[in-house]
Amino acid sequence: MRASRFLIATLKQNPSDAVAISHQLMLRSGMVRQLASGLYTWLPMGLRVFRKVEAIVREEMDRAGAQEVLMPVVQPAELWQESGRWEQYGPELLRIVDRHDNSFCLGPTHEEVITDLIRNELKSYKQLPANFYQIQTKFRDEVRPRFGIMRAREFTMKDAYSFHLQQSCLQDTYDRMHSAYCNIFNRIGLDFRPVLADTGSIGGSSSHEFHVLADSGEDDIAFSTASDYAANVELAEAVAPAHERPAPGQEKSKVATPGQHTIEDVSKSLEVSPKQVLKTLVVLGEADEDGNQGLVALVLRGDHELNELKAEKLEGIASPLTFAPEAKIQQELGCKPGSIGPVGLNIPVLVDRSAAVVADFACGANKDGYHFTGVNWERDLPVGTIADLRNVVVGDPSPCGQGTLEIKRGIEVGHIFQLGTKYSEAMRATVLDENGKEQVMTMGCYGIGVSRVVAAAIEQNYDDNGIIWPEAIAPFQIALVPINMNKSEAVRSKCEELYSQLTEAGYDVLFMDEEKARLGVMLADTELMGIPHRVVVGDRGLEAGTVEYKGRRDADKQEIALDDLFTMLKTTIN
RNA sequence: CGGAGUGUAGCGCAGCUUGGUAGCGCAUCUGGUUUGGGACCAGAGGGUCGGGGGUUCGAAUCCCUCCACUCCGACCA
Repeated sequence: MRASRFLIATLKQNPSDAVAISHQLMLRSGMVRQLASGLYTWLPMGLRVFRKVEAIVREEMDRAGAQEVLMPVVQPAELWQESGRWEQYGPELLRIVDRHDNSFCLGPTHEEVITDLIRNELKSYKQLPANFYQIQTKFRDEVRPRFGIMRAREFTMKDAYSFHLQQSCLQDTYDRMHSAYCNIFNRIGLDFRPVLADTGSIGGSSSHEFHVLADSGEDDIAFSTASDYAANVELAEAVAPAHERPAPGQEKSKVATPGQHTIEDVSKSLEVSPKQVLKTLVVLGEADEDGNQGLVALVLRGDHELNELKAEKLEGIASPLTFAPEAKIQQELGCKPGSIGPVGLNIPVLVDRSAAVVADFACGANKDGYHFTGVNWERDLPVGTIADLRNVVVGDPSPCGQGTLEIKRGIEVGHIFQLGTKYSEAMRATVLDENGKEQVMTMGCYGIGVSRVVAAAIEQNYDDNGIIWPEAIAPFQIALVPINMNKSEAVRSKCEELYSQLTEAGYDVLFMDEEKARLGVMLADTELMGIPHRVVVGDRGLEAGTVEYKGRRDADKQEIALDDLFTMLKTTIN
């Protein structure tokens, strides 16, 4: 492609609205433009990247045996009423009315449409399993669109839906999708992790999110240093400590700690590590028949954080997790929240696994202004119920048994899960089995945020000069930059020659052929746009029979003999 | 939806307190000089000052109102 015939819409200044790196760089490099909140136009440069991601996704889906379809963005309300989601979905679902006063919505996802299609088209178990996918624009009226393309309202998603009779069959397709996703993100060249995810309200037995690791990610991902294990921190199990609780070494005593309510205060004034201080959080219990809710105490090590998701799943604890109001604590326990401890508490006490193996600990004395020190489980109080209550921290042993945990931020770019029969049941999607009996199909569903992948790739690959595209999705592979082409016939003809040779050899080349472009501007632009390889041609080099090459990540440029250029590119690219 | 903020040329901003018919840098166009990392000189074009209403002889500026966008929070198959 010749730059003179291609929209290079780079910006010198950063648009003031953009906060996220990918948002800034996509605007500056001329990949996208904002039309309205959460709505973006893809410019030619950005679209090339988008299409490359799309192509990889399509190839791998096809290879994994899925069939492509294309379903409408606009969907009739009836289908959503049938599945029950017309009521459930809330304002994120953009509803519209046509001229005949019929209700529709803009599809945020396509379970209803595909289920409707399949119930009409598939009649026999012999047609199963089946897996259909589409790459389509979706619309979610996000409360707050942000980070540019990362969380836009209109976005492009690849979603696939599979249909089965047996769970084992669903599992099989699920596994196949899992490995297809790994292939996709590997091919794109991203540092990612498939992580165990919460199946949430959807239910089902298994769910994985695919996260691109990047500091700007919105989720915390815990993963093993020694195995493939990775899980959302929300879900990662904090395994029981391997060591036994040490024997008591101190006597229990009550000390005055006036005005000290936080772990930090207490550990400082008592001169003990926060690990030796136990904190006690009080939450509401499950309501009894009369709707009364008691209190439940949760005991954690001072340096640990409560995992609310884990806690609310435990028996006897209200879901959603609700912290007890201060007045209720005062009334029932006789002290403020900052002075509570497990000693002598007359409400159910749940103790975190790690907290249960601490000896000689400090804790609140259930009396304002006092703490106990030298407290020991069993000697001074019963251990109560032990449970996994906390978020894992860096260095925890991995639940898989190998290595320790590391935690990084992740951007969710894919999600696969087993839907079960939620939609097929509600919408009566059935086929006849071997015995001629009607059976509800069980479903799986598998999404990839195509547009988000583009943004995530930038969040993971950039420097001060701009984007550093992974080879496989770069808008162009090679930038061909002439120096003083309008003055030097030698440069011009060599560039033209190289341009056609490189193009012929199958490379995506951007020839910076603007007559009046200055070198500095061209170099800065090609770096901003993230083109992985750069070949600069000038008189000085040509006289010596060389051109200059620099990889986007390289610190220095190098002189390459013209004769060696193609062999060198061949070994460098791919 | 709660809190905060911003709307002035394509982009980044000043002007608003104290009303007097709009300015700077970049970009664009023309001519010239330059040219190995974001050139220089001279000239030119481009603005219903987010919309509506009000106060005033006069409003970018003061008042009312609506809208859009951004950030923080809540939310997020």
